[in-house]
Amino acid sequence: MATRAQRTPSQLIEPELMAAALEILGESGPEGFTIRAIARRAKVAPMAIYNHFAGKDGLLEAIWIEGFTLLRRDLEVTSINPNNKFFDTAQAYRKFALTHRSHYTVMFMHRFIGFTPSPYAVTVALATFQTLERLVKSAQTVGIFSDYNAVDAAQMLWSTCHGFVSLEMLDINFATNRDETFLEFIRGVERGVAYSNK
Amino acid sequence: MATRAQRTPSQLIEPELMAAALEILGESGPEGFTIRAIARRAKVAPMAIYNHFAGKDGLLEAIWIEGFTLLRRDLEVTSINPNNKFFDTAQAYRKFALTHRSHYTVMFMHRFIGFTPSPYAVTVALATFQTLERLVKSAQTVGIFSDYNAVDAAQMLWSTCHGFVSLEMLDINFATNRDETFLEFIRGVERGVAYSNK
DNA sequence: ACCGAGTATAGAACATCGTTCTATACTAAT
DNA sequence: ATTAGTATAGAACGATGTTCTATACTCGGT
Repeated sequence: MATRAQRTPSQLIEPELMAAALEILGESGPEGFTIRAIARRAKVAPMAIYNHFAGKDGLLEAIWIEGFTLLRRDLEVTSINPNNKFFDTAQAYRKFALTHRSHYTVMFMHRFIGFTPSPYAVTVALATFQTLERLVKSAQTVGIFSDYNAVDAAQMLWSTCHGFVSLEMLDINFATNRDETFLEFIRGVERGVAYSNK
Repeated sequence: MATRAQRTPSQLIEPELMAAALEILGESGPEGFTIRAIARRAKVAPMAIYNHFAGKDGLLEAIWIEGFTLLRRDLEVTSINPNNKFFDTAQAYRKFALTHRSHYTVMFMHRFIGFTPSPYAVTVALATFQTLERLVKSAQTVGIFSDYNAVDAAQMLWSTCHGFVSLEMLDINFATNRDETFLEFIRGVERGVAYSNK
C-alpha cells in the first residue's frame, strides 16, 4: 500500500488549506508560513495552493478578505444604543483581534514580503472602515463625537483600539491587567474624545 | 582596469552598511531588504555583513538598538514642564516615527522572518518604555494621570501614539489632515485620560 | 457498469534567498 | 619590505516560491 497518498476531494481543499494556513500562522508566525508547510498540514499537494488560490499571495489575500469581512460583521452587531457605541465597538474590535490573531496579523501586523492586496481586497478593507464611520455618525445623532467630522473620529477610534491591541499582540504591552487597562483606556478616550466640549 | 572593485576601508563598512540598510528598507520595504541588495548599495561584499554584523539578523538588531536608543533620547528631551509632558511626548514620538520610518518598521511594524531581538536588545527597548514611565510619574507630581498607576498610564500613552502612527505608516489613516487630527486626538486623550477625575 | 473529462498528485526544475567556506589580493602596521 | 589582518569574489548548500510535466485517481453522464 501507500504508493500514493489519499486524494483529497476538491470541495474540501480550499477550507482545509485556509484552516491549515491560519493554524500555521498562529503557531509558527510568518516565518513558518510556507507553501510546503501549509500543504503538509492540510494533507494536500503544494500545487493545490496554486490550483485553488493564486499561490501564497492568493492565500494571504483570502485571509485578508475573510478577516475584514468578519471584523465588519462583528462591528455591525454592536449595541444599537448610540450612547454605548464607542465602548461596544472598541470591545468588539479587541475581541476580534485576540480571537482571530492570524487574520489580524495579515490585516495589520505584518507586511508579508511580496504580498500586496488587490484593488478588490482594498475595497473590502475600505468597507470595514466605512462601517466604523457609520457607527460614529450614528453616535453623533445623540451628541457624541460632535467636535469632529465622522472620518476623523472614526480614525481616532480605530487608532485607540489598534494601538493597544497591536502592542498587546507584539507582547510589548506591560499593563498590569490588559483587560482592565483596555477598559480604562477606552473609557478615558471616550471621556476626552467622544463627550468633550473642547 | 576593474579586475576587482575598490576595497572599502574597515572603519567605513559598518556605517555604510547601516546607511544602505536603512535606505533599502525605506525605499523597497522588507521585501527588498536582502543581504545582496544591501551589500550592493553599500558597495561592499555580501560577506561584510557577516564579518561586521551577525548576518541579516545582526543588522536588524543593530537597527533595533539604534532605534530604541534614538527614541529614548528624543523622549527625554521633551518639555520640562510637567503640565505639557503628555502633549510634548506624544508629539516627539510621532515625529520620531515619521522621521525614522525604517527604524520604526524594525521596532514595531514588521516581524522579520527569523529575527528575534537578543536579551540585550530587549533591555534597550525596556529602558525606552521606562523612560515613558518616568515621564508619567513626573506628570503625576502635578496631579496628571492621577487615576492610574504609572505603568498603565504609560501604556495608554504609548498605545495612543503607536495606534495613530502605525496606521499612518501602513497608509490606512484616512484623517482629513493627519497632523491636525493627531493633535486633536492627543488633546482628546489628554482630556479624558490625563486630567480625568472619573 | 463503464468510460472519459477533470483534477489531485509527485517530482523535477529554476531563480533567489541566507549562510558558510575557500582562496585570493589588497591594506596598513611593523 | 615584509607580514598580519581583512575585504573580496565565487562556489556551494539547503530552503524558499513558482512553473511544468507526467501520472493516477474520481466522479458524472451514458
